[in-house]
Amino acid sequence: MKNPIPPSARECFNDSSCIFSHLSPDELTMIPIDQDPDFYRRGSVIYTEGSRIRGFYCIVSGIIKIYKTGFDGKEQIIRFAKKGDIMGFRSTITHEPACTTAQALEDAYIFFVHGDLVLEFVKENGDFALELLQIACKELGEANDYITDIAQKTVRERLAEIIIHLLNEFNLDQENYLKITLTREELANIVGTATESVIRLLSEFKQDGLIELKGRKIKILDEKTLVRIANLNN
Amino acid sequence: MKNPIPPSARECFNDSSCIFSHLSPDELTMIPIDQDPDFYRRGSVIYTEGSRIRGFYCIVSGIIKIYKTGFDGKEQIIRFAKKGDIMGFRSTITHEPACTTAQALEDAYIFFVHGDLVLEFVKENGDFALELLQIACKELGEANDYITDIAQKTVRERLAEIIIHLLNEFNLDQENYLKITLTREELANIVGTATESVIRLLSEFKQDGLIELKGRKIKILDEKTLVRIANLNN
DNA sequence: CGGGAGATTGACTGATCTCAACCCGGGTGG
DNA sequence: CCACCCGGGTTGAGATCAGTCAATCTCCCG
Repeated sequence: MKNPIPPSARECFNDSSCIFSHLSPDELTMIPIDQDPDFYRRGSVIYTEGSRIRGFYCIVSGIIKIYKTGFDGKEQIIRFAKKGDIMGFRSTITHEPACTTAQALEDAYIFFVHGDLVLEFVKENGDFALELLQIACKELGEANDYITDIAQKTVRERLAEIIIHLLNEFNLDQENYLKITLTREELANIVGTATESVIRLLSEFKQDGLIELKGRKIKILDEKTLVRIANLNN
Repeated sequence: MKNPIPPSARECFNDSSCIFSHLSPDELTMIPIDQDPDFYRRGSVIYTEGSRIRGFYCIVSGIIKIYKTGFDGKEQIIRFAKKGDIMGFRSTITHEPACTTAQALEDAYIFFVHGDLVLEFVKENGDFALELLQIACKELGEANDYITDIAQKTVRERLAEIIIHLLNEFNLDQENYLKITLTREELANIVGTATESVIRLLSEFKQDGLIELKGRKIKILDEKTLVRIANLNN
């Protein structure tokens, strides 16, 4: 095992970006927060579309891809989750089976909080409820944008947009490459296109001096032009 | 004015499908519920993308289309709202400007509830908060489905799906036509395609005996085949 | 009767998808 | 140590779905 020292969930829960930072000290004691989070090796699945979810998964470290499987088995990546994000709240709240699958893109530590506990927090702690509502509403707004983009923009525009989006969400590593690395197929499954189209467009962007490619790593050379190609207003 | 007797908001608020039915009697008294709801003539806009929203709009009667305007000015219809539904909660909760425009498809009565009040209910009334969360989560699940559909299905499949969806959401009138009537352009703006494509596919469906058309009204003759065309699992 | 919005149809175009071949690097087993 | 395999990445050619443009039609309304 690569990482013999699991990161602390407590530290994660204290960060203001984490929903659980809005719990009262009393409420926090109800969570076995000093237990180690669960470890998921790169590639392993946290939960599967159609399964019952019994609580919140809070990401302590790592990156998770969350996707739906379409009619013909093709993945559609809906979003990514990273440190401080929660997964599975939709199903927990609605008591429906999961509508997505969550899979670790890199080794990850995830802390599970039981649903009964969460529902109690929602009912008893207005701040927590409001915070959770805000998370849901934020995702909803993003989903609406996504719908409009996929419906109206060309593949080229969407790919440029996704690159910018990944930059904003995951930033750069020490060498100025995007910190998240995806296969061409995964990129295609975000953009909603064929793998070959992504490959062709990426090399086009490279030709035009907008990006640099090193295997799966992407370096952004000309953010401004990418933004223009993407027709981003925001 | 067509309808001289505005429908009662109180009646709407009592219906269990309405979020405000989860308020306590005390809380209900904080809302001027016996005032007449606002009237919006067919075609008029309730709020516009980018504007500040100061509370919840609760539909008492009528049908509203909620859409985003894409880069080139093309509408993308995100959803419809009808009696008992609420609009504007995303912006109210997140304090962001509206990300959609809401426009009345038919004459409508809408009751406005001030945001401060709603936020107070969320904080003080756990059931209300949970109910609101469920609404947001339901929409989120639908949005995710929508994303996958638009990204992966053909226009033909999506059009069939939308017809079935409109059937489930709005049912039939006395003559077995879909109760909601949309222009071809609006249909195109749901499906995410060109008006002409919708027209061609509709007449194809008609040729194949799946639907019957009478102006803007659509009668479904062969739901089963439409469902099959749409590749619906649910 | 004229005007305008929406609906329809045809012809054309082109962005993307599909299919198929091939490459490349890493890991494995003999 | 080498041949092989396999997953991902690339490239090319051809097919096609669906978008655009333009002309025409049909109502409906003032």
